[in-house]
Amino acid sequence: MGIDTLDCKIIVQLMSNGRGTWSELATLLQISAPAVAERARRLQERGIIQGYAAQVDPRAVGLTLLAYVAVTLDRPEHRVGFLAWVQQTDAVQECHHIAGDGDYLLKVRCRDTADLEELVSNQLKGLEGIVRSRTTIVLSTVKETSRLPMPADAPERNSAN
Amino acid sequence: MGIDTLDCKIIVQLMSNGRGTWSELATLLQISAPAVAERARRLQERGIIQGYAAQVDPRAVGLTLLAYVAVTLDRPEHRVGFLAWVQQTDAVQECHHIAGDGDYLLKVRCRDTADLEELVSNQLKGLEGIVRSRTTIVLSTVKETSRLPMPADAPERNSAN
DNA sequence: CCTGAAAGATGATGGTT
DNA sequence: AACCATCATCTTTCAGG
Repeated sequence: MGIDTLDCKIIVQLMSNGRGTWSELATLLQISAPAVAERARRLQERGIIQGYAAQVDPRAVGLTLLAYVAVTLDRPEHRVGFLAWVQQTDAVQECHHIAGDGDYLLKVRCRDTADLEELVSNQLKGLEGIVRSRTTIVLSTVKETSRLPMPADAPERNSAN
Repeated sequence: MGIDTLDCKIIVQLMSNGRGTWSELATLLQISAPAVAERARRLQERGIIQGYAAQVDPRAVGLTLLAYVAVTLDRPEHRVGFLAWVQQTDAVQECHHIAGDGDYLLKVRCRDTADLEELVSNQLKGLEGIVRSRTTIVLSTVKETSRLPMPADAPERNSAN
C-alpha cells in the first residue's frame, strides 16, 4: 500500500495525459524510461491504476441528455435484481449507495427524454421493490473531470531519495 | 459532424483501452495502422476525443470520501464567483447546472469529513450569494465508468463499406 | 534504478483505387 | 479523399550490471 513521491508524479501526469510516452515522462521526472514503465506497470498490477480511457465528448456521439436519478428500494432482498440491472445497463454511468438502507443515486446518460422515459418509467420502475424515484435533469455541465485532487491532498508515505 | 461506423468502433475501443497501440486496433478492425492513427488524430482534432486519462482508484490515493453537494444561489450576479471557485477547486470533480435559475450539483472528493467540512462550511458557504447547500455523503459506489453507451445508441450517419 | 541492444510502434512519403 | 505499403525514427522491452 505504499505510494512514494515518484509514483504520485507518474499518476498525476498519466491522469492528464494518459497516452504520453514513457520517455516523455522519464525526461520530465529525471529518471530513465524503463524505470517509469516498470512503475506504471506495477501501479496497474496493484489496481491503483485501473486502466486507460479515451475521454469522449458525449454530445459528439449523440448523448445530449444527462440526468441524476435518486432511487429508493423497500427491502434488502430486492437489491440484487436492481444492482444486476444497474451493471448491465450501459446508460447508467454511475451508481452510488447513499443513505440508510435503500437509497441509490444514478448518473444516467442518453439521447433524449424519450430514452430517459423508457429507462426510468419502463425499465427501472418495472423492477421489484422500487418504492420511489426522483429524476433531476442536468441543464448544462460546468465542470467534469476525471482528474483526482492530489497535489497537497495525498502526502507521500515513503520519500525514498 | 460525421462519425461513421469505423470511427465508432475506434471510439468504443479507445474508451476501454486508451493505451492500446494503433497496430492492435488495426488488426481488430481489419485496416492498416496508419489509417487508424489518422482517424484517431482527427477525432481528437475535432474535439470528439478530448484526451486520454489513466483511471485511478481514489481510495488508493487517500480519497476515501465522496459526496454530492446541491447548491442554491440567490442571484445570477453571484454565479461568476461561484463558478470560478468551482474551476479552481480540485476536490470538485463535477459541477452541473440543474434547475430553474440557481441550482447546481457538485461531485466532491476528499480524504475525510474534516476536509469536507473545510470545503463546504468554510470555503463554499463563505462565497457570496450561497443561499443553501445540502450535502449527501456516498456510502459506497456500486458502479462508476467513463465508458459512454454507444452500441445501439449512436446510429451511424455514414455506413461506407 | 541505470545502461545498451533488439523488437516493435509510430509517423511521413508516395502510390493506388 | 481515404486507404495501403514501405521505410526512417523513436519508443518500448529485456538483458545484465
